[in-house]
Amino acid sequence: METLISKVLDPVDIQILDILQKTANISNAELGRRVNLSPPATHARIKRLETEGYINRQVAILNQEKLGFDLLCFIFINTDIHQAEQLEVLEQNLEAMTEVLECHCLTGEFDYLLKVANKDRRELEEFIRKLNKLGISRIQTSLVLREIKQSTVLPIL
Amino acid sequence: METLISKVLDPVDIQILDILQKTANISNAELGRRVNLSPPATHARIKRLETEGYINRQVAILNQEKLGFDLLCFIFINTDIHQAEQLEVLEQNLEAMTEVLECHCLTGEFDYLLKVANKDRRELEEFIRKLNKLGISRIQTSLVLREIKQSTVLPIL
DNA sequence: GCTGAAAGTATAAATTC
DNA sequence: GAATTTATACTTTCAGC
Repeated sequence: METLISKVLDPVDIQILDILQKTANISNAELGRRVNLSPPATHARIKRLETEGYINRQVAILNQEKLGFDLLCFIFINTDIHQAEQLEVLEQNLEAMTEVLECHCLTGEFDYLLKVANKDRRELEEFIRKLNKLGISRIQTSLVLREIKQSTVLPIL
Repeated sequence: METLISKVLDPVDIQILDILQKTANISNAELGRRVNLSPPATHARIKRLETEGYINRQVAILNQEKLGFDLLCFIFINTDIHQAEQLEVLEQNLEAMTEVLECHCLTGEFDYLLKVANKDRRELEEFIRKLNKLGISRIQTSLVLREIKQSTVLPIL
């Protein structure tokens, strides 16, 4: 069974996407060499992949530890809000909090899962206090003891 | 109270890191303009930030949806392994699985939290079957219904 | 850290396959 | 229709200051 991808992306596109999602700071010439294409052809493909929305953005991944974010945690929350508009507000508030790296709406016991970065216990406490003002009925916090894997690489190959 | 960061990174460094963690595909010249520095000075700072390990890497963030990864989920697992060496093997296996985007060792009810990307129900089932062969005593899966926020930006400002 | 020049890249246009 | 080569503008990067 073939997926939708193959209808619009050929193997070279996939190769380019895979190289870029692992290291984006690579020259066109080098990328072209790896996929056996001239620099202009490579460049045109990247542009196409960008405009067609396959590449969202390019970012630098910073070193959490060196920047003092010792307290990564996952926070599971339930809300007692049921009105759609108020839920919208809650979600906008969660999104706007810079400590919140990720927020997912989940199936299962909890409504939302947050991934939160804080520098120390004091900051985390302050963050949870802010959370409690947003209409949260239940919070459960799990600290990250150790990172085993942290990646943004999708298995497209 | 001041953190350790300010002893080695000045405000311009922080500014550069913050711009790059939001958009890495920006020219030196443009970056220099934004932080009021000449291109060579900007470049030298980036190189320093890289060699000193503040910048881990630069990556392209791909569009999960467009690439067919409809089934993002969080999987909570417990293991019945207690020997250090065998745990090491388990962790190496988890890390090696390309569907596993993240793996964290956690406090609380579960030992590990996995963030997993799959294309469909069939792939997910296969993944869970693979997991079960690694010495897992308990698995709980939560599907992501909706992404409210997905970011790699640390609140360094 | 700045300025200015040399080397290296990205990108557009013209050409070929 | 897509890739290559050629040509140009732009950026990075190395001196000297």
